[in-house]
Amino acid sequence: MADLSIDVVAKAAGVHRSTVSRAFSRPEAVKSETREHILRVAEGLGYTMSPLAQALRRKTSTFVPLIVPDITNPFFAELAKTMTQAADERGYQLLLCVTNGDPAKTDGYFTAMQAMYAPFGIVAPSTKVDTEALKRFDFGHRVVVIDRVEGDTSVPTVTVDSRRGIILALEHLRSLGHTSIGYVSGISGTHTAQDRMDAYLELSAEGGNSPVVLDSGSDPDTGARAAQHFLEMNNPPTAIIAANDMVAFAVISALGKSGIRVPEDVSVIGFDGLALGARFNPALTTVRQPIADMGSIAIELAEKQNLTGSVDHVVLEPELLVRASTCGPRK
Amino acid sequence: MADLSIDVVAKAAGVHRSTVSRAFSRPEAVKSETREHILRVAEGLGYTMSPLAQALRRKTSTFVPLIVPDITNPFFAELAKTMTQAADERGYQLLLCVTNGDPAKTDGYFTAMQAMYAPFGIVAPSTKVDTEALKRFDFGHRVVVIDRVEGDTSVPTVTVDSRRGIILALEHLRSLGHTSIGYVSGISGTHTAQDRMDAYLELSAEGGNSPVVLDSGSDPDTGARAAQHFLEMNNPPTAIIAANDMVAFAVISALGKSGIRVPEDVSVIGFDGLALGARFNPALTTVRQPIADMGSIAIELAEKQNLTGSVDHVVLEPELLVRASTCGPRK
DNA sequence: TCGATTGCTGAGATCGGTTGCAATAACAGT
DNA sequence: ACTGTTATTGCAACCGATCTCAGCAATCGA
Repeated sequence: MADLSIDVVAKAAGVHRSTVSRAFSRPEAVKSETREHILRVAEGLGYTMSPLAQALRRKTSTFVPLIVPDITNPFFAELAKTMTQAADERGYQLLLCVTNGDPAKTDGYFTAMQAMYAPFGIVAPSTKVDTEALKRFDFGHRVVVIDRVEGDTSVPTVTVDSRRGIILALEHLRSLGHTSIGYVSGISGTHTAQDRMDAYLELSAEGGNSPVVLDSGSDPDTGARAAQHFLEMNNPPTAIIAANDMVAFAVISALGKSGIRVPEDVSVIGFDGLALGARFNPALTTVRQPIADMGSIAIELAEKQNLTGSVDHVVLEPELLVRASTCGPRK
Repeated sequence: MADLSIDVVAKAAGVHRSTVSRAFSRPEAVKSETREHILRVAEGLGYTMSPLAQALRRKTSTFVPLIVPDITNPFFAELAKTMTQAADERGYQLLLCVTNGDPAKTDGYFTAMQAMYAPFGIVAPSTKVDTEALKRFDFGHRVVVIDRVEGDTSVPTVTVDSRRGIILALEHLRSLGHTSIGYVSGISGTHTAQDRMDAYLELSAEGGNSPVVLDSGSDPDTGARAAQHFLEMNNPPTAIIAANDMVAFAVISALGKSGIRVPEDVSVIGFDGLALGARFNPALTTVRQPIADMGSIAIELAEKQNLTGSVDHVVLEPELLVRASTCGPRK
């Protein structure tokens, strides 16, 4: 089991190491008998190539970093899960990098990944992406962002149509009979959050009911504050749209603490479509983002940019996922 | 910004590359003026050493794999989060490896990590650890397991005292006045799950009330089945202990679907202490595992084993976290 | 039959560092 | 001033692959 290098295999197979190398990485360049013999010998020895040495020499590796702010957030966790899959289907190995929102860490990961000869990376930010900062790094030119990027179309992105999602939520709620629909914002600073909020503001007004933003904070207490606000209103809305599932959870939890029941007393709809939502109490009605698709498309875009230099922007369609947290307003 | 190798820095500083190397990795071996000069030059150029090249030559790296079955499970996510932190405080870089419960993938990660010259690794399994399989790999000898390992004390472990946790839960519930306390198992096959269940069975009987295992499945539907079972009983328990928080969520959700309210109709207590529990509806009372401690201790044990060969087994104490999902039984 | 292709394989430099060993400089002690 | 240490630095081999360039044999056309 000890130190298996390419030379060992070469000796065992009676060929030169360059032939072994070719047998693995450029099979058509080796006579098939030779190749098969080498592969057999290698197999027998339990030999695998050193990704380190390969990366060093080739100046390119198969490590693909996925940079997320917080793996504890189920959205990013699901993204990570589906992307790992998508990545190794394409022969890459996903490296999960967690920044905790610290830009310094992000920079650190960038240089590290550069040093690891990662061919490209995926960034799923919690705040607006500073594309200028991105481009200070060579590596920043080989990145795709999961979210929109302000005023700069030179970096590939994949996003979900936020406006469409809000439309789905509003339509659902209205079809249930709601006319007074409140909103709780998610982490501000993100484009998606901003888009959702803007869409709500605009579409809500269009629909004839005046927008009620219960809270627009970005911290973990948003849900609690929104609930507080709700309780203090004379005429609280009969339904609430939460900018994302986690906020929806928090709102429902805080509301429940004060005896307000969902959906009996107020309907709540989330945005994300987390698997976790199915186990919530009540199971959360939500606008589902196609997280798996986002992941695989992000990788495709990255690959494509890397090969052809093309910079694409893909916008995906969300869909309504009706579970148990919404119903008609009480009379 | 282009190709910065050690030779570039050496030339710029007017020294040999070995001196530059030493200036970074063995500072005391270089005259301090020289070293400072080199460091200054390197800094100016924006140079960092290639971890790849270092690992290749040294035959040891700072990559530490954390192998988990499912990052979507908040327990593992929290573990990953705290461990990333703990790891880079000690100069390691945590590499998250997700197996989705596939043993083949686990094997794959092992050989990959071996090839990356990882000094050691951490395994947080969902099922029993096959130590024999572990030891087929060189790398398997440099691993610490977060969970107990059956009959084999040759691999370091860090665990939480399951029995103690169950005691805390039972005590809490009993002090609230409950005498009929049911149980819902988590993923079977894990030691922790088995331990918790055994502890429940034994201690429940000791306490005078007969054990009621609502479900002992291992799939995502455990919660629903448990709820079903609960509903069909003539004399359902007034409180339920769930083997872990996720199951508790599912049980409460399923119960809620049938109009059973927590804690008014039945108290539920979880096991894990996930941050997410605070946002559940109702906020989940639970037995908290010191996840952060588990993570940093795991790394310490790994380091220690690596240095001294010592194989330690650390057992941590859980603590009760009272939130809103438990109260006295209704009269 | 002979030079020109074509197909395979071997040599050896190289990727970016590390490290044992040799060489030189600096410093003590007498 | 001279020798014995000790502190620094340079040299060059090496880690495990890749890849360009040559060499050699087999094949092909005339």
